[in-house]
Amino acid sequence: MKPQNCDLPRGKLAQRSGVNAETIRYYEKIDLMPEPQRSAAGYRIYQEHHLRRLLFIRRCRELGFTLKNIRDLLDLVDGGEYTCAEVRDRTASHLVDVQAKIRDLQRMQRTLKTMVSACNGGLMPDCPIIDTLTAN
Amino acid sequence: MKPQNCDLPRGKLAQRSGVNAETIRYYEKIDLMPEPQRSAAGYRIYQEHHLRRLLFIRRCRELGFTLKNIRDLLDLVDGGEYTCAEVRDRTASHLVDVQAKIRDLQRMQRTLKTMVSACNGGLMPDCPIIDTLTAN
DNA sequence: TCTTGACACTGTAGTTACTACAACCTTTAT
DNA sequence: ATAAAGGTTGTAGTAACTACAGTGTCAAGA
Repeated sequence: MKPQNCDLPRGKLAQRSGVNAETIRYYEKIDLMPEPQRSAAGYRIYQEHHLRRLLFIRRCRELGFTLKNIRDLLDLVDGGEYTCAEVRDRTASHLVDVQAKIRDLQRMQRTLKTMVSACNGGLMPDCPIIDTLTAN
Repeated sequence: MKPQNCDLPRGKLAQRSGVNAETIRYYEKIDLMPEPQRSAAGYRIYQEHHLRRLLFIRRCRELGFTLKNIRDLLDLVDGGEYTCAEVRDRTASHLVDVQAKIRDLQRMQRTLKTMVSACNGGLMPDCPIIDTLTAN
């Protein structure tokens, strides 16, 4: 089931991950992505694990996490010297964040669904989008 | 049930909305927030509806929407000249986005929960955070 | 084999979305 | 009355990209 041992150049990695090629270089510069191997001519050569890491970063960004948040999560993966209690605490706090985001999105989802179906009828109700996320 | 007809200065609005006071000014500059009334001395005076709009913007940002996305959604509220079909299409496309985000977050939630409980036992499993969001 | 077009390399400059600061003015609290 | 707190503006700095200029490499076709 392993998707081959790829050897991707930067452009291909960009394409497959949906992350801009320049952004990949930027992530490398700020140490969010590890330096890949280089070909004889100095070209970056990426592997499967780079792709997975990049996809993870992209999704996290799309979900509103900052690079700092992501670095924090990835540090757990990269296996620094963390005690179990530290890992549990960081993870638990991210979990609280994630659950709050899910609630907000579900609220928004309900509103948008209502709007779509109200609109099908040919008339818009007094547009309630804003109300969606303003409640605590 | 209406929370009084407030008259908030910028600092209070910042405090209640959780949006930085300078950011409020920035949103005004880029026409994401409407220009509020001014006091005789030139101080901005905000109303309840400004607070609601700002809360909406903040939440959307935290959920990974760009200002462009948000402007797009708010345009629906602000009632430009959109046909019903346009409104339905824009709304439906946002809905697809939102649902994808929810799925991603739920996947992440499951992983984080697993990690927290695995960690309770005193040993970390082979940290699977990245796998969470890398599947299509 | 030569060449041409696509892609890679680096450094640097520009964009988006804030965030902070300086210099000044107003309101509130003692 | 006056000091502290908070408002005003314009401008400059930061985070997270994104694009570009100038150069080098590689693969495919004439």
